[in-house]
Amino acid sequence: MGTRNRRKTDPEIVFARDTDSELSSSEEEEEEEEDNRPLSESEEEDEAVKNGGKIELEKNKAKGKAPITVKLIKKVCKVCKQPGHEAGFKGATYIDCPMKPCFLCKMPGHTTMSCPYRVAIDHGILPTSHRNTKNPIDFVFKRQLQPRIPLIKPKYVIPDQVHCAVIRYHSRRVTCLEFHPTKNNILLSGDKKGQIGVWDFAKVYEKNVYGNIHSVQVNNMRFSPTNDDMVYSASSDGTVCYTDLETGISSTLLNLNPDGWQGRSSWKMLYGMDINSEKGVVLAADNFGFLHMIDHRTNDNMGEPILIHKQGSKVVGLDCNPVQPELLLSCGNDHFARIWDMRKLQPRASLSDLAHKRVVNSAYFSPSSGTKILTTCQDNRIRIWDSIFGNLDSPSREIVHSHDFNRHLTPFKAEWDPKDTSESVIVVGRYISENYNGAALHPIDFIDSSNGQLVAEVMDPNITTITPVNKLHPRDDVLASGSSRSLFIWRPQEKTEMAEEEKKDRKIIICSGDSKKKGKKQKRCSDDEDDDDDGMFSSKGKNIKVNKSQGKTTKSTRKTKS
DNA sequence: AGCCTATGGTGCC
DNA sequence: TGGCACCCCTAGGC
Repeated sequence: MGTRNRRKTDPEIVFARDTDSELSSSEEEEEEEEDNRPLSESEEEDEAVKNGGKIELEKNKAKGKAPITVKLIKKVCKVCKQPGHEAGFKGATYIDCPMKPCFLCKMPGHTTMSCPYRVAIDHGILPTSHRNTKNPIDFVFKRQLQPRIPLIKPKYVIPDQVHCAVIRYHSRRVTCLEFHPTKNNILLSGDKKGQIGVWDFAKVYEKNVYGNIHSVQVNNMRFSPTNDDMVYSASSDGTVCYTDLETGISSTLLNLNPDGWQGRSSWKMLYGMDINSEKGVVLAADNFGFLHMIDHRTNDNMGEPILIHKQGSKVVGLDCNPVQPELLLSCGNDHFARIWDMRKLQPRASLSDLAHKRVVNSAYFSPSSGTKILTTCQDNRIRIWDSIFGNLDSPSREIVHSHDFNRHLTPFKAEWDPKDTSESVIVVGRYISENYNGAALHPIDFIDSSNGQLVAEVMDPNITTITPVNKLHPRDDVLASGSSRSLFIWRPQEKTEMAEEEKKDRKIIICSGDSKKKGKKQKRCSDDEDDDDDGMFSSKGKNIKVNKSQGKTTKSTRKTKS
């Protein structure tokens, strides 16, 4: 049976919006109608205003209003304020200001549209030459250079279809995600408000949000290596907490602000965190450049903090090497990622300093061998060092990729796939939008880090927000995403189509739980089709994935008028 | 529909 | 070194 036919019989994924948002289903219908009817009067006027501005006067006259200003609206670029051109969205396509450097590669002289690093051209359709062009010679060549690459590359399946989701799971944007080390269907999520969510995405409606652990954003979470139910979390409130997920009971292991708020300049925040289970140490780094250590067995603070980055700069990432327990990788706002020997942790004693052009959002050792390094930098480049034993002066590769810093977004972090033994596939959200059949969507990119090729771009017409937080499951073909306040679980489409049971699961309707709203407590929507559908929208052409099929876009999606 | 805002990093002085 | 203006694709609330 072909995909097309199967689609019809597929159960629909239905998302439930916050019931407080008064977008009724009737509004949806109106939206649909709009596509087919001719431009309304007001739309025509809008168009006219855009195209010249003369109509402004008539419009006001016609409505009997006194014209307030009678002047031509001069077209001015909203970015550079210069006349002669315009920047911004034209439908679902963003037109760059030609006066600014390229938004993607940051080089002057061209715009994003004509950027040589732009993989997706011609409205998002990838040139075939850029996709899956693995030939045997390529492999032979690589194997000579990199003996660690397995002989046969495992067939890679992309989790490209939304399997389930909780819209507005958190009350603020998601900042970090973590899969449970043993329970396959448990996803941990932290948010900007300091809340930690525990979600069983197999029983979709089973979620728990702990709001009393941290007072501001959670930056990192790690499960205890010795007790699956216990979680360490580092937060901008300057604490590391140790929480029992069953009971929600939490204890503070480290508090960098024991005297409370003394002003912005002295308030300490904890960002990077990791656990060295070999050494029994919880490592956490603050926004002043210091590393703090907690004895994992006694949960006691271990001595004085150590300056590991430029004094006064934020250390956003820590990563312990999976193979060599002595190795620690850190990165931060001083534009460096640094490799450390755990036995010799002292200021300026790093084994290596990996220079970047801007702030380094994340730095990770490769998950199996621990010999590669992957970093995400705010200069819109993903960098890969193929071997920590080789020359580390410059990265082995730089991949230009749109993941700009924006103060309103959780910083993007490219992550390894822990299941990929060849240590090549990475996942990272994309900032820049693409016009996918009239909808401006921000895909999640799967990139082959060994050659920079885009393996897949994954998106769903219902996800109109940027998805900076992504985590691949350590054992299953599952991707978890945090986009704004919502969580998504993706699975491979081929797999979902095979299993009848899974199909049934997929039907589950997911509801939001906006903790701020009273009287609209999280409701569990049943699998029944005839359930109260107030404020819901269904996702008809749900999966666009690589070869962009049609997709009905939702109301909020930026659309092109045709 | 459109205005407002939270508030990080940078570069310039 | 510190203060400050500036910043291109936000998201959600009012």
